[in-house]
Amino acid sequence: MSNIVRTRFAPSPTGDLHLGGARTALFSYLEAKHRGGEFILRIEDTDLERSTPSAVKAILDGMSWLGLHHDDGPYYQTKRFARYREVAEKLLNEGNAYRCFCTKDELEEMRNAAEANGEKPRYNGYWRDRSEAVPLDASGAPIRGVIRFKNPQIGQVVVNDRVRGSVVFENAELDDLVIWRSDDAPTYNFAVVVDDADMGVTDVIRGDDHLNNTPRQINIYQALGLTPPSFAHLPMILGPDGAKLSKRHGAVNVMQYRSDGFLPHAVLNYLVRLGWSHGDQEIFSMSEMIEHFSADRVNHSASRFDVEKLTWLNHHYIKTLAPEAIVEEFRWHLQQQELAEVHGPSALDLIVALRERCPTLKDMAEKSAVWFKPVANYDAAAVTKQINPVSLGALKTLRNNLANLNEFTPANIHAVLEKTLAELGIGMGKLGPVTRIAITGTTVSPALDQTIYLAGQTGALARMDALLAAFPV
RNA sequence: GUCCCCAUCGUCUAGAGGCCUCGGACAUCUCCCUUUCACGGAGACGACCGGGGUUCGAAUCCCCGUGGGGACGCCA
Repeated sequence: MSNIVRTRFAPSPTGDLHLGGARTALFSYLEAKHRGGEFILRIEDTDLERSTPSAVKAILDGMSWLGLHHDDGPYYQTKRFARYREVAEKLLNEGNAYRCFCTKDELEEMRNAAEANGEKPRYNGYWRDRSEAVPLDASGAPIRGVIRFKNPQIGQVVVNDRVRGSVVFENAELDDLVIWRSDDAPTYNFAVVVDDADMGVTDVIRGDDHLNNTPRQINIYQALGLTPPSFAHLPMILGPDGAKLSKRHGAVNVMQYRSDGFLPHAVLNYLVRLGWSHGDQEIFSMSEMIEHFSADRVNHSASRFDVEKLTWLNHHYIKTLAPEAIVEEFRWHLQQQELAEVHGPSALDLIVALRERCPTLKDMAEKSAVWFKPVANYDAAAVTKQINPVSLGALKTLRNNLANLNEFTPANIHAVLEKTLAELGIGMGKLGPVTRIAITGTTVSPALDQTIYLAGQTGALARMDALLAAFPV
């Protein structure tokens, strides 16, 4: 195996790809890219009961939407059972593992006993050095049993973590974990070691919740005569209330953020600043992230998810990215709103007109709707305040001047607006509101020339005529 | 309960013993800009969890406490 840096993202397809997982994936990806290495995707589906194809798809879709493309994989653990079995047998043959036939009830008793003793609930090693006959079940058949790893009972395991520093665990605190289940499948802590070793993973970057598993895994590496990879355990992302991120906090699936109108750029940028920083810099392009990122600079403490800042970043990207760069994503949102471009302004024109006031693409698509269908009704308060003979007269003049316009562009419309005002000797306050009401039904809309432009020439004239007809002088 | 981790503005963070009467960003508030709504600009508010050490000097190092989180599964 080459000595190139290899990191991996190894989600379990038992649920959605949520923000915490997405950040773990991002950090692994960045670490690999920063060091010119490779990023592997591995689906940890050894739990046949809970893994689902739809969850696999959700992970793949999420990764692809975020642009976190893998260089190798995706590997599926369910396809590697033969290999795990081989390694388990090796452990067994070399005396580093043993069969255990304890029942659930016996295990339960052991845990209770340990707990009553002021210790951590755990297996007491009953079958560790026993050569009794295999117990039989009710029908007289031998019990299937499990295989347990013979964890060292004395000494310490030191995890040299790239973000935590050195963390010491007493082997006496660890019990003999199950590596092979009675349903003939490997367990996580075992499969992960075999995989990371087989796949040449040099740097394991994962959530904090795995720190306690690490000493067990290191012991397995050692029993196998392998050198453990380097580890970096990331602090967790908590909900706004400081509790573990969950469905209660709204979206769990990263694709939900897409539906909510966020750009992958914003999600990535938001995530990279959770637990990591580069001086005072807030805005990072993907290449800047890759250039500056290092797992060594990751924070120690958990952070809370704050949708306000994500929204700010999202708006930043909507405003500053070239409209062409986000138009495809925006078209998706127009479709979600059932707005067909053939029946209204172009997606590009909408972005240009609306980007300043729409922090999300969803918001933008919703606000776009008024240009796709005729004004259904006029805002009552706006009508009372702004519709009068003077404003109606001004609107009529504008309507006629607009009708004579050859090239219907925002700049030309702007000129017509100026001209109309000069012609009538009035201020914008007399013409703006009534025109907005005619085009959109309310007095709140983008810059007037843009508002008119989006309606198109015939559309704009029709809307003005409709208002004029609705309020005859 | 046991083990492990963590602790700077409401939130994300800068800070690697003197450069810190803690800097930036989001949010909030004020003012300016302005044909609406926004954008933008200027400013304000706002934090080193507590207690002991170490040191000439601590947000930074050590200990204790407190608080929060995680792990203790034939889940991953």
